[in-house]
Amino acid sequence: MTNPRSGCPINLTLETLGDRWSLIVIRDIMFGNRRHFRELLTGSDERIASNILADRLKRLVEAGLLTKADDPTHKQKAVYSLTERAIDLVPLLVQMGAWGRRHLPVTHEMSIRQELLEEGGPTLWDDFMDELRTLHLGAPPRGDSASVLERLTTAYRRALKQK
Amino acid sequence: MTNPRSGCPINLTLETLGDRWSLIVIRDIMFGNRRHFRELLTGSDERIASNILADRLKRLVEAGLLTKADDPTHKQKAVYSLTERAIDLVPLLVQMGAWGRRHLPVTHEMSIRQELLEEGGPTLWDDFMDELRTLHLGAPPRGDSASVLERLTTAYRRALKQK
DNA sequence: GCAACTGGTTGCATAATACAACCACATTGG
DNA sequence: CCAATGTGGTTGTATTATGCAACCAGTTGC
Repeated sequence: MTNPRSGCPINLTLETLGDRWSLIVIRDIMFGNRRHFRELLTGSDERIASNILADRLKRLVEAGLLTKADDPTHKQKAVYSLTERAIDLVPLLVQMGAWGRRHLPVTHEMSIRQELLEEGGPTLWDDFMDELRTLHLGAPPRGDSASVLERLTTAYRRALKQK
Repeated sequence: MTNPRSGCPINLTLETLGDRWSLIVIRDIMFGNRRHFRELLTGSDERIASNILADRLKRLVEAGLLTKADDPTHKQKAVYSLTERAIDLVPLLVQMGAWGRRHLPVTHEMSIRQELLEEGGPTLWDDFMDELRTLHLGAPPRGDSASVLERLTTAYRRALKQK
């Protein structure tokens, strides 16, 4: 953002993340733990195009929301990680999901994780954020009882099977 | 949204509001109490183009976020009002502003209202939402001590003068 | 009668997005 | 060694969205 339209917090957030794909990419890295290009390209229902994905990853790295690193297991593989700035989007993403669940035609299986996050409230969000810090920033694990991400993923997979 | 890309709550919210202008329009109606086309066109720093504004107003009405009504004082005037669905965006907008304030180069005078909303917490948001309901939906006033919108506006004007 | 105000529309240029095909290099299995 | 598959993308083209400036017809106040 070289020339922001204004210094309003809402506007600046919109200029950074206000498009149809950026938050989808972050959602998939955050909740799906997809760390590679191909996983992000083929993993989700929304079917992002490869050039758009490449562009968004580049922009998000430039905006300080992601970092890109080499994967030691494969010379061509790149690993994308969330930064603290992106982890700090958790409450915003939860609110987005909550509003969507209240007002838009969501499907059950895509809402189950959202439902759990809403029920858990800010305490659970904080646990989740801490977990993301160990997963993406290499922070020391806080030795929590059960992984939030695992709980979300298990519930999601169960809902998928029921379908 | 005739063909949603997926039934994910976050995605559906993004398909509804994920562009650079929709939430700016809602922000101005909500926090600036701008109810007419011209007020929305010329009132804010971001300088929206008239065709974009017209298009967004139309879409937001279609999406059930705004209603359009005739203004009795002027045959050509249209009054735009928030629906319950839009009022329900308050927590999301607060989170957006909070994130922007933490991570982006916001200006003081455009952050002051955001700051007050963050300090006030969910209790204040609820008061504000109730106030919006009386203002936009004609709900009976809840007889609150001081209008939240007034408090926000006063603080904003004071910050503007100091500049 | 006329200037200012009302909510827009129109035309054109540029930018973003979508879709499909393609690519060079790396790794794996036989 | 070789072929199949996996890797992160790029390229080309078509469509759609956005941005900008000019314009417009009806309404109101004086």
